[in-house]
Amino acid sequence: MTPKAPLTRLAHRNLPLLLLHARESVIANFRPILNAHGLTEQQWRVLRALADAGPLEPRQIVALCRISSPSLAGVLSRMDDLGLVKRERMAGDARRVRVSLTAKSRALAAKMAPQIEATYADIEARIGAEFIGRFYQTLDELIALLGAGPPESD
Amino acid sequence: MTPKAPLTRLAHRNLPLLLLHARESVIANFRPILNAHGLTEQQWRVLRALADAGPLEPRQIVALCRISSPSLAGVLSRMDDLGLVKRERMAGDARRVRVSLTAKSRALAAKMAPQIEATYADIEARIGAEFIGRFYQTLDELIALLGAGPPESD
DNA sequence: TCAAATTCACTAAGAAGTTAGCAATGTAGC
DNA sequence: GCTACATTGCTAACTTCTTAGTGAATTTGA
Repeated sequence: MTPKAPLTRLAHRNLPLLLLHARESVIANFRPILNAHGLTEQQWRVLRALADAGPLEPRQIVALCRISSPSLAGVLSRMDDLGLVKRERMAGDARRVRVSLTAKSRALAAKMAPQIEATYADIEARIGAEFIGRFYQTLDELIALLGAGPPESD
Repeated sequence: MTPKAPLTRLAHRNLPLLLLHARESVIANFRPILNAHGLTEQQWRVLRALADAGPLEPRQIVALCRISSPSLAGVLSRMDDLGLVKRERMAGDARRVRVSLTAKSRALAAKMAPQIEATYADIEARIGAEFIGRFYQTLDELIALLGAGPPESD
């Protein structure tokens, strides 16, 4: 048989892939709740950010929810159509926008919160509260250490 | 002023969001390399899986690369167009497909591998080899513990 | 004061993610 | 044989992500 070119094997495991896998393992626990309430993952992230922090501007949501600006435009537009958020131009600076929740979405958040919390409790029960505590800490540390991002070339 | 409905605050931090943030922090280091070679993140994941393991079937790639079956169909189709993979029906079972690398993609993998490894070395230098070792272990543990997924309701 | 630079949100186009569902093939049971 | 079931890969429709780039509003600097 024809000898194949040798396979290229990398020494390091694929870390982004491992993080993706971990994230999927976690989010799989929440997805049924989101689906049951007709929310996408991103819509919930925005909803929760606004519920936690009050009205925000798009660029603040971008930073808090790790959603790119172009994606957020669509997400907010659809949430607006669904009556989940209200958008208004700001008085002092016409470029800026103020995004806030509606009565409907506040009620939805209040209804979902206990279910989300119960799921966290369930996760803690399965993997250990101590483990999860250390994990939060490790992630924070990693983000802080890599926070500067790759050596920018400009 | 009108008293607003109280904000709904959750006790637990948003873990999927934290994992997303961590993943972004890591992948930001690799993205320039992928872009320089005209590969998307998913294409690289598939390319690396095939380089590591040899020819695979779509459902094996789905499992290894954490790409959903419908997404993979498109990814493989585009990679095929680019001459990065070869797809062929299997003899014994006409439902199954065998995906393998091409000379072109094998050469690409060989060329990218050192740059990817150098980036891992750089990350280790910044956050500590010991830290990253523990991190891999923690992620493996989390995935194993949550692996079964949420209590399936069927 | 007026032009240049910056900021902000957004659009455009293509790739990828999700859920739902389908056609073809293969297997098991009768 | 032949029908019921399972498996495999895929399409369809819609949402989101990425990169690139635009228009309007604001700030800076000469």
